[in-house]
Amino acid sequence: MAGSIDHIIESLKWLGINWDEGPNIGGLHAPYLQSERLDLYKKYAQILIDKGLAYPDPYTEEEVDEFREKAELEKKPFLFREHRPEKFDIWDACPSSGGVLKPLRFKVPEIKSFKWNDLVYGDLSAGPEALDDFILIKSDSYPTYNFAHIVDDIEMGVTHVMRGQEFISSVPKFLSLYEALDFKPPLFATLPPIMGEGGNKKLSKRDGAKDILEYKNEGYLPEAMINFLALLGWNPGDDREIFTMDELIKAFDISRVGHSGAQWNDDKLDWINKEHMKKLSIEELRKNIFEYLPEELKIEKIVPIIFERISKWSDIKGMLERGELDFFYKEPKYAKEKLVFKNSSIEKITENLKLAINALQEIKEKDFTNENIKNILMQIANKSESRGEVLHPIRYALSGLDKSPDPFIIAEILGKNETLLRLQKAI
RNA sequence: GGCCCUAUCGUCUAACGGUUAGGACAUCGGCUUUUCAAGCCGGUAAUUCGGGUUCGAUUCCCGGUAGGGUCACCA
Repeated sequence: MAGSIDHIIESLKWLGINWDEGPNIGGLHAPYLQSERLDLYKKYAQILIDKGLAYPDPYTEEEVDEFREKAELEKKPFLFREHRPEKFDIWDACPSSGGVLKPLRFKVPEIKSFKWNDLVYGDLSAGPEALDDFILIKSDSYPTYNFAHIVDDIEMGVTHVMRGQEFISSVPKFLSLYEALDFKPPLFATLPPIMGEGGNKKLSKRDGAKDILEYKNEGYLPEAMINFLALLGWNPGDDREIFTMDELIKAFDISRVGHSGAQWNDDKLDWINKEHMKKLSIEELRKNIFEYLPEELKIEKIVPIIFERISKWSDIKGMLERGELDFFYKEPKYAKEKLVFKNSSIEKITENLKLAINALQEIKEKDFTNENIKNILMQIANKSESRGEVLHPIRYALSGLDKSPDPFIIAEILGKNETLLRLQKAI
């Protein structure tokens, strides 16, 4: 489907995963879309027909459903081959008389057990129950995945097939088909599934899993996402956890891929994302953070304050919504008694605020920096019975919030005039 | 139900049969100039159960249990 292709391509590109050939860039084995390879699948279907290893399904869908239900009722696995007709009709690939195309089924040449090797799981095997006469070509003339990928493996010279664990049970079918076509199978590497957070079901949209591009929109870094994903079911064998793409490529070893499903974990993802954010330059930080800020908050000095408090860009939205940054450009409103520190008194607080105002007035406007403010205020604070008695009311008068950055940096950002104004009002 | 896969802290995981069972996230506590955040230090926390094999099993074998996958004209 056209939309799905774009979506897959966009997701891979965001993650920084590149490929050498494919539907959007062409290559040696083009075309890449099934719809453009139908003749090829038909050619291989004919080879199987000629060998007597493929036949048109004589039943209607309803009839097959009945077989299936019956098997289910008898608590037996449904095997189409138990209903395989004794004589095969001729398969009419393009019904001319307005008839409906019959699906073409593979006739499994030999019902047997299969053993094979998997690069991750090692030796695997399955009983004959895993083999069945599956559909090669559907009634819409398209091949099924089971058939298409095998033709493609042969035609495109595929050497390694890496895919999810859900395919293990179909491998005997594939092996049987490779055999029927006299093709040496590629190497298989089976990867464990990713399970949903909290639950123990395979991660899926139905159970609330998010589209990968939603993480992009939420402001996760692609390298962090790749890093997180890589660690789900694989480890480097040492204690390293933070990797760039290049480091990941160097460190990766398929023998260290795990065999069991790993749960998605947003907490860990956030931590990894933050670790990758720490590697960004101040310019990159500013650029990304400013994108989320309104004009009046695009202040250079606010960047580290925000950076400390977020683990992904979209966290800034939450800070904005909760009004945690309002005081930088709006006079705060608060109840007077909030200025009081623990069991101090309003008189004491007022006294301390006056001391602070006097001291701050001594600083020249151009020297009104975090460091100078801190020096002066800490002198007062250290003389007091408790530092909080001095610092808390200042911080509260400036921010109007229970939780905020420290008063020194707020004062610097507000500037001398606004700082003194707010402190005066608190008296 | 058949076939198949898997099993170490809550989560992701490490440990050529011999370790005080290690790390990370989360959590809890402390420190760091008032709160928050960040940072630093520390704590709690695991080998699913039962049998073997072995001088010795997290590790090898068998069985139970639990979880997962699959049994489509989807991939």
